Amino acid sequence: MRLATWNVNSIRTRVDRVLAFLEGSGTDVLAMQETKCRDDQFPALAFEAAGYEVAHHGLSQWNGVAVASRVGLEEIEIGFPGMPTWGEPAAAEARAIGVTCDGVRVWSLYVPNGRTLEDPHYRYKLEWLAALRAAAGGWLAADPDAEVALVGDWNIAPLDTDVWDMSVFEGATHVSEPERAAFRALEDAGFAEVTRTFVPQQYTYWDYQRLRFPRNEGMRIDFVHASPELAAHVVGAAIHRDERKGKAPSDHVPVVIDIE
DNA sequence: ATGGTCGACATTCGA
Repeated sequence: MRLATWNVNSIRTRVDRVLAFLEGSGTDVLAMQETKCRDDQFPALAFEAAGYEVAHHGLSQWNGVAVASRVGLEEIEIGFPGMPTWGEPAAAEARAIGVTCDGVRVWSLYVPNGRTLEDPHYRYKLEWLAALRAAAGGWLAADPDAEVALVGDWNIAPLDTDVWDMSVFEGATHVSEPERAAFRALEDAGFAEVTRTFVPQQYTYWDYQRLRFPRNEGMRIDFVHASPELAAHVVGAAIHRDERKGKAPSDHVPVVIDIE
């Protein structure tokens, strides 16, 4: 099975590019983030015409997560147990959807941005990650042999080499130690990030602003965490940098793993 | 010299 994750930054703007990627890359299961639409606005018919079932969760123009699959799609779950809320009145955001595709439990995740270290959104981000770790640890405790993939836009650059210039990120989110610790804590829960061994150095995101892509000033913030049983069957990974090129690209590119 | 964006929606916010 070929599994990919991609922050598409509006599915309505990007649907043609996403379908072209699915066709060209041989991807069986695609987790998407930042669809930026409600369920009734999602272009489901276009995916179905291409042979993919889709589960989408979107509440407004913000966030929105989905999974498209041509190898089955079952047990749709909106949000994970204990997922923190945001806003006034407090409400769950559309940042997590879980589905089972050919025996693999796939979670499409859009981790809160954090905005700044002083912003309440930053604390929300850390709480969100801690709750995810607790939930995911619980899934593995219940079934140590489960094949689980936690994929998406983590909004964390775990290593200094995951940004083009650390001096630009002094006092910024995405690189702070608490965020990196929260990312590593998934390992304590039994998960392993499985793309870096196959792709040691490659960004997954380049800001639209300030010619970041032409200058290759990017960030690696999109990752795949795999449970032990799944990690044992991952035989390859790729980051499709070329998807940042051409007409109307997303600011993120697809991250792909191959499961044997 | 030094800034250069994009998307949804409403004329601003989020990234």
